[in-house]
Amino acid sequence: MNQPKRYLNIVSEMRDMIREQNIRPGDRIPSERELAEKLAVGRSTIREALRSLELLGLIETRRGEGTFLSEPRNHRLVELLSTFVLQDSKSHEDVRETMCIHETAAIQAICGTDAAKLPVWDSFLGRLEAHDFKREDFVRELMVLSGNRLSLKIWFLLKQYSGNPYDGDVSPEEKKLLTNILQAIEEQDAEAAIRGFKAWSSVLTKGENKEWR
Amino acid sequence: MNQPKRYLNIVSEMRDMIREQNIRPGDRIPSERELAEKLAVGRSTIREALRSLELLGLIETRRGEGTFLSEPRNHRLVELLSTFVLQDSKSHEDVRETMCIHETAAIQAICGTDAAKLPVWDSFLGRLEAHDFKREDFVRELMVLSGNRLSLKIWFLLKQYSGNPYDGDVSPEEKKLLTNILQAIEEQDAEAAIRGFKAWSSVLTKGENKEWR
DNA sequence: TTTTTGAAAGTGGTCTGACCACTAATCTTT
DNA sequence: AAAGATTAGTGGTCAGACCACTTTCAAAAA
Repeated sequence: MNQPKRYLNIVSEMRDMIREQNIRPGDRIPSERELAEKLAVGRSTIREALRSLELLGLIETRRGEGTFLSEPRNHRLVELLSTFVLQDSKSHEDVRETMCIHETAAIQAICGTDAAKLPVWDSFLGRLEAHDFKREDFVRELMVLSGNRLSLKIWFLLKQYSGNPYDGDVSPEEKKLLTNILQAIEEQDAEAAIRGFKAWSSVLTKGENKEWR
Repeated sequence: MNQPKRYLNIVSEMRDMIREQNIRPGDRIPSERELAEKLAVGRSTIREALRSLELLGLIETRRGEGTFLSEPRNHRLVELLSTFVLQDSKSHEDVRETMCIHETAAIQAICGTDAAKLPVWDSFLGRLEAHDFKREDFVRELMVLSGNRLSLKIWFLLKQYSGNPYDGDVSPEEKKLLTNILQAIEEQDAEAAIRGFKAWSSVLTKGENKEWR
């Protein structure tokens, strides 16, 4: 009978251990030798599990010191997979399209509520006037305002995975366009807002940003 | 000086090797012992690299046979993302809503193409008539037809976390409703299709499935 | 006493060699 | 020719040994 691989058990056992003992990012994890003894496996098996987690950026190892739980911002999943998976252009297209799905859904959600009347909305408008306002800030703000944190997280991860389509500053011409989108949202005209957003976004990606420079 | 870890070098060397030798998904990779000799490192180092890639789903190992390059559809991007994306923001409502985002986007996508004229569409209609057609089958079929595999994967994952809102068989009354949705899609009337879908889905979740039993 | 030094203990990084469990190809027997 | 047994090759795991490095702390020097 083909047995399940031990190192995979170790991976999940370690996840449980981290949760049960409430180990926080930055904290130290028991040493490889300790883990091997405690879990009754060889050290090399422990290492196979640890190296897997390390490649994902979930843990950090410092020779001579020990192994530590990583800060979530250091998780490397996205970067890693992009180096292996991104060669397939179809996948890349899927990523871009899925991002767009979340973005338009966010706009739809905002239009469906009275979010445009909340104080955060005013602060949004104010920040748009700042001279160093980035394109990414605009979209992220929309995602946050949608109120769906899961959607926001997925979007954020996809963004890194897609090579940052919203890189760069907002030019004065663009600012007018964005203001129109916000106005449409304020009037709860989802259709117009989405139309405007898609126009802006398609110019960014297909036009290689030339129009705005 | 703290030297870079060898197993990381191995990871990238293997990526290069795969590209240069044009190894395709399903093909066999040199054995661990061969790689160890060729790259002049210990077998355990090779294994640390291989186990990392295996956790990502980039390779597959079969004891007694060898190590093989995985099909891209087996990559574990989404699964791994979920293990720590869903941890803190796993509000059930967000999950359900995000699922819905992907579902409506799928319908929208199908309506935008001529998918309803493809042979797969007929097979879809045929399967709907089967007596053991599950609700989940209906939605999954839509997700597949959208053509966005990433979106499909995300949806599939969310489904597991959401307590399977589409559990159960399709009742005869339901079948009429679903047929209407499909007809709207066939006529490329996205708005009507989505309206119909949301009506069906909201009855399922809020009505606790009572109406259909 | 305070500071410096350095030896020891502990940790991750790597290699080697040895089994085991399993598969597939080969050889042997029927 | 077919069925069974052998064997070579593969991944899975373990134990033990070094190495390079960091921290600690006690001994030596100031």
